[in-house]
Amino acid sequence: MMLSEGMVERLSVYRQLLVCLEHRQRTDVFSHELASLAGVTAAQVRRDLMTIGYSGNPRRGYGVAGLVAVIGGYLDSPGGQAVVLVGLGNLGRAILAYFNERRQGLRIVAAFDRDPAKMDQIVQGCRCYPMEKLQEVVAGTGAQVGIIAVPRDGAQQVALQLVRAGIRGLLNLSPMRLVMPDYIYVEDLNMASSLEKIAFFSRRQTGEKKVAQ
Amino acid sequence: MMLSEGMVERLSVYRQLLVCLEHRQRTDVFSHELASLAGVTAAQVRRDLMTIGYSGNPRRGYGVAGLVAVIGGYLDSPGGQAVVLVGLGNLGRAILAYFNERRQGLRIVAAFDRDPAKMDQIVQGCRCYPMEKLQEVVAGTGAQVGIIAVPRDGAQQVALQLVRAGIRGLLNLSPMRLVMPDYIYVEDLNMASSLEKIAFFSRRQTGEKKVAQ
DNA sequence: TGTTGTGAAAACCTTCACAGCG
DNA sequence: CGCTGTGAAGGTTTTCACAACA
Repeated sequence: MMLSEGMVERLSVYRQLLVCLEHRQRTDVFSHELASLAGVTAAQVRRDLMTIGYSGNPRRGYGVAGLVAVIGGYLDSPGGQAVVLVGLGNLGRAILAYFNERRQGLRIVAAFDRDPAKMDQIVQGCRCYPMEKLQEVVAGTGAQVGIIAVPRDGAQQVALQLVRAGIRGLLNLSPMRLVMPDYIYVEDLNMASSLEKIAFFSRRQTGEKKVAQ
Repeated sequence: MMLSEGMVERLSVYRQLLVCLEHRQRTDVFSHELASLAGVTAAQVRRDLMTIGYSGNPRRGYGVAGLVAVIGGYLDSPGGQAVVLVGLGNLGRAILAYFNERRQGLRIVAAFDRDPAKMDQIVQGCRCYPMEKLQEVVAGTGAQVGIIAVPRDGAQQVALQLVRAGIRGLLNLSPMRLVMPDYIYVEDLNMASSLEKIAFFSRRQTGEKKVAQ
């Protein structure tokens, strides 16, 4: 089955929330609870769970553990997925810290930077390689996903190197839009756009509900 | 007129691209050029520009400078908008650097951190205040937008303080979903969700076109 | 009673396709 | 001729509303 972008995003958010609930010993949850935590409507939650074929029970709601497992079945790659990071400035280090002890499914297995002073350092448990080793290391790890955390002028160049090394998906944190062949899946996190959007909608006094991400 | 979220995002991207073109002395641009730079279809660009009432000319396309101005008329607040940042770790510093010399419209006018060692430092041209001064400084600057760059456990707490100080829109960079009254516009940049999305769609060999942000 | 599951409707967004123009 | 501007069509996503059920 093919899930839409929006659905994948919501499933990911549901799972984060469910894991939280699990830690608090919750075993079941109602659609309206999950909905208000996730910032969507209860009907949306029910529809999403219906789409992935997870059933609840009118008395107790949905089973938390089972739902986490079913979402995992959709989102996670069976053997886990390796991710590489390019750029170890403030942003790159922030991302490493973020994913430091994250879910086993996605692991940042290598970082690259052109600053020779950083070579072979271990930052947040992750080894830093020079750009020249990119091809070789990416191939060795079998990573399919890359994170671009370099300044605007290097971004396009770095993206091309990653694609040549076999990467299929990119998280682009630079303010530059990448021009890529269309078999590459690119997600831009453009902070300038995000802030402009917030500025715009917070000016209008909209009673606005917001979805994750 | 009310613009949709998607449109605001695209307008913001168009503007970034147009400013780039302006620097390269381009005076006019065709819908299909802007489209391929922005990663959308030409029809979409024409529809968007129609919506904001900007007309082109079948011979030369759309005037770059005029379009930048019209988009600005929609996106920018007349007097500019002040933004405050909470959290001066790696992520916070990366954001400051990012917006260091950004467009005059959005300015980060103050940063807050609970680490006493950072008090009164000037980071990237921006003064750092203690959390206790938040209320007072936000009121003084009239900021309406806040950026949350603190670790997960502090996020909800910080968001509430910002709301109490009068903030109306939030950029949440923590992995925590915020529970907010619904007159507050929240945008979550959840890296975990983004990465999971990329991992998912890059696995399926979709010939996928991607829109900004 | 309060919840799930779900057809059907509504809302929204994107693309098509072509007339009209420079 | 190749582009813009746009009504109409098409597609997708969200919400409604209610039967079925524990």
